Order: sequence, then structure tokens, then C-alpha cells
Amino acid sequence: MENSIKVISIAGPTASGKTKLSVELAKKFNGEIVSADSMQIYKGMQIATAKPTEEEMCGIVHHLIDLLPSDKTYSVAMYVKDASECIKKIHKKNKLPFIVGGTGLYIDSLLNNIQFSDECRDEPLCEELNKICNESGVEKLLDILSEFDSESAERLREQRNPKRIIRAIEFYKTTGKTISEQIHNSKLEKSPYNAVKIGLSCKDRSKLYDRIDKRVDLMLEQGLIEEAESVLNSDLSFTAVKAIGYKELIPYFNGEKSLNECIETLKRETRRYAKRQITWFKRDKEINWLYIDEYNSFSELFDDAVEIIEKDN
RNA sequence: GCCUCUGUAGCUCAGUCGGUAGAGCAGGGGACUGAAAAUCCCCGUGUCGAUGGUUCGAUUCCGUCCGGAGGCA
Repeated sequence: MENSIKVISIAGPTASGKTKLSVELAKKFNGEIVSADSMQIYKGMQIATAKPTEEEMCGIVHHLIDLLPSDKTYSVAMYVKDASECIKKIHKKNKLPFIVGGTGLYIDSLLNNIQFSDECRDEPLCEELNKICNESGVEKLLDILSEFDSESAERLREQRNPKRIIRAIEFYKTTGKTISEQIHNSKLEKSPYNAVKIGLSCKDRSKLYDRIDKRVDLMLEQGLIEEAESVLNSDLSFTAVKAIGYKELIPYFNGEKSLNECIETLKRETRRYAKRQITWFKRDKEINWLYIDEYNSFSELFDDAVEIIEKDN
């Protein structure tokens, strides 16, 4: 693929060590980092999102971190647009782009060059559909959808996931096309990238969970409580309120639960999040997995990562 | 030392009038196209403390032992 742009992606669950590996690799290969993280996009959410500090960045340029104030919504479509431009610029400078993060949907949509339509949102409609769902149940939503898109209705019937069904209805009402057509059409543009995919994970799940627990403890030492107070007191977009690390502390601030109980909830939610990330990444058979618990030192892990990147040339 | 209660899933506990057991939480697997750190679907993972006895059959009944809690001294 002579005309394709070589990129490296580094994916993996939270607390697997993506930040450190990516910075070291970027140093070695003259790279810049494009974050693929739906929450690090936001300013002011530093500790809970484990955003790399200036010090951790070691002078490597990081894109798509601290891009937006937390009252602005963001989405995968915007991400693909933003990240594509970053890659283009980095490539022009003859540097190597590293796509690094834990948001699988963002990474896959970017690397597969998924085409999103321009405007197809209708928030009042979604609110209305949400109301219908609460009052009459998911079945009602499926009925509405099957009036014009029985194929998707059948596909979505099994899991009865309101969000997906609402989106399918919204898409049709705003574009006149079915979501099935959109999914088909979105894949027509060939990807301009030649991606070398590296995945970081733990062979032993419980070890990853230990790392998560420790990292939450560290966040608390770094001032997570104070950050949570200020974030929760600011205006948060639909997207930003979903961040793990703040909402779990609300019962503590309201005096409904002890701090310890909330911390346990926070750790548990982070573990579940990591599990979902693992499920997502697992199905990509192109990922070269490196298991951090199979290495005695970072430098051995690093050497293997270097080998994966070099053998592609 | 004696008496009482107790020991069942990773945790908290049900239960079996004797036919090898089930809830919640934790956990595991999966899906995923504009909120994705979101949203949703599926799944019980077990030397029923150990060991003898009674019995066709014991996790259940009886004996002994071990561990835990409490009471009396």
C-alpha cells in the first residue's frame, strides 16, 4: 500500500499502561500522539481521566486532549473528523502518528474511515422517544421503528436496547434513510491508513483489577475529591457527565453514603468499564497483544512493541 | 471446663420433613455506527467444614473432631 499513511494504534483497557508505552515509542519513532479517549477531550477533568501530565508527555506532542470545555458535547463523528486532520498534519511533517486510547468505537471508526452523514441529530425527538419508552416500554419503540425499517427493528429486537432503537428512529426521521443503509454506506470509503495495531492488557484479569484499585487510590491522593467537587459544580454536557470518577462520589457529597462506600463503587465501575473495553478490543483480530503481566520489565515490553512496529516495514 | 448457636458459591445468606442445592451482590461471556467512561443481552461458578455411623441413598439424621460467635463459670 504505497499511498497509505502508516499509523500505530495502541489500545487496551484502562490502567494497562498505554500512556507510558506510547510516549516511549513516540520518542523512538519520531511520533506524535493522537488521543482516542472520549473523556480526555475535556478540560478540567484531569485526575479522573488519568490524563497524561506534562511530565509524562516528555515533550511529545499530544493531540485531542483538553480540546473542549466540559459543557460541550462530543461524538464519534466529530472525533473521526478531528483525528483525521491530526493524522494528516502529522504525516505531512514526516512524523509517525500514534493513535492511543481506550475508546474502541473512536479508534475503529477512525481507522476504518467510517463515513458519518453531516447532520442527522434531533434532540427534541430523542427526548420524546425516551418518554414514550418510559411510559409504554421498548416494545412501543420497536413498533414505531418497524413501520419504516423492519430490518433494523428485527435486528434490534433481541437486545431491546432503547438507545439503539431511538437512534435508528432518529436517523430515519432526519435523513429519510434507514440506519441499516447508513451502516452499509459508511463503509464504502477505503481507509487511507495502514495501521499497525498494538493492544496492551493483562493475561490475568485480577492483576489488572489490582492495578485499577491502586490507580483509584492514587487519584484520591492526587485530589480527586476536590476535582470532583469542581467538575460536578460546573455545567456538564450530555457526554461529559458520563465520565467515571465523579458521579460515583455524589452520594458522598450528599451525605447519603460514606466515602469508602463510594470509593468501592468507583473501583467496581472502573473494573466493569475495563471489562467492556476488553470485550470490544478482543474481536479485532489484527491487534498484536502484549500482556504486561508476562514481562519482568518495561524495557522488555518496549522491545517487543518496537519489533512489532519495525517488522511491518 | 460446661452450655448454646454456627460452618452451604468469591461475599452475605436461603434451603433440602433424607433423593448431591439457589437468591442478592461480586464475577464471567457477548453485542456495539453520531452519549461509547454510554447503552443493552446472556450465564450459577459448589468436596454443602472433616471424618465415622444409620440408610438403597446423607449436605440434611446421629457420634466424634476441627474452625467461628456468644453465654455460664
